[in-house]
Amino acid sequence: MTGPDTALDRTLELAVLVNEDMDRALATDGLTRSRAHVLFELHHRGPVPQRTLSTALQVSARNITGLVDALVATGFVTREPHPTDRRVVLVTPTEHGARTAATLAAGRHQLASALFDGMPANRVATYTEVLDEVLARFRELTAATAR
Amino acid sequence: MTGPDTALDRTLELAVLVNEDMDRALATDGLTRSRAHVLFELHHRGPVPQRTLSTALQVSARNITGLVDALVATGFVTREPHPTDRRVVLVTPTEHGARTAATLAAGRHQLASALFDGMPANRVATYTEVLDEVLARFRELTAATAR
DNA sequence: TATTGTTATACTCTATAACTATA
DNA sequence: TATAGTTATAGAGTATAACAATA
Repeated sequence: MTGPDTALDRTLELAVLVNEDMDRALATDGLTRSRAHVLFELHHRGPVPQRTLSTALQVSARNITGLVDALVATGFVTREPHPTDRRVVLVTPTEHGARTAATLAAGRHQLASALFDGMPANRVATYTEVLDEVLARFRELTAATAR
Repeated sequence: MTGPDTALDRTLELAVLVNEDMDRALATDGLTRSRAHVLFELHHRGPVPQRTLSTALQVSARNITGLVDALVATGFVTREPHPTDRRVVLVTPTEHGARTAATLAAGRHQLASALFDGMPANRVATYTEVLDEVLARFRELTAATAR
């Protein structure tokens, strides 16, 4: 009953469940997954131009305009002027936005602990090593295909 | 550098990459992920009422109407009358729809092989076992939370 | 009355193209 | 001319509510 198909299926199943759970948690904070991605990017980079976000998240500039509109409307970020380039807007987390990002990151950390803590360390190590090998294979495959 | 956070992050990363890759493959066949889910459900169940699909996929009846509209328009399924209940429409794969579903399933099988074949069997077994344990823990967590 | 599916309406994410302001 | 961001427009997925046809 074990084998490659099972291994892949279970991996994707876990990801689906974790993502659904994260979506529910985000919703209670008034966020969506896309908006949370923006907020996390700011959490790691600090205030940045919208252009930087559209490049980092690989979405259109238009899309970032909409996501930032929504985050401004719900109080997670503000648009600040760039000190020298008047074309640029610096998307800046509010106090609330920064706190929320930190809380969500902590929640993810807690989830990781709940899922993996207490297992034999060598088994978790094997798990991660297999995953790294699979990721490397996957990247090789798509690099070859995408050419 | 290893630990619960890394294990969870890598898992989600692989899922994101695989899903992006599947989306690209689906797009070349004229499908989206949601529409492919419907098609797969039909692949496994055969012709079913739309109600069955909305229950199985956990989406609204309205949403199924839209997805089936799109699949009909692109030639993957037809709507057939139910033999005895005139309220019901039986969503039925076309020849093209059935072939496409089979091809996609084969592609996923090939991907699983490419990612896991040739690894020591006991490592893949450990990988799957850890995943099963994590899935069990996750379900327990959410069962407790959702009450 | 209850169920199946559709129509009406709305929100979110996404994209491309045209445009404005600035560099 | 090139870049940053917005407006205009469109398509996909999703939801709830009201409704028609049928059971």
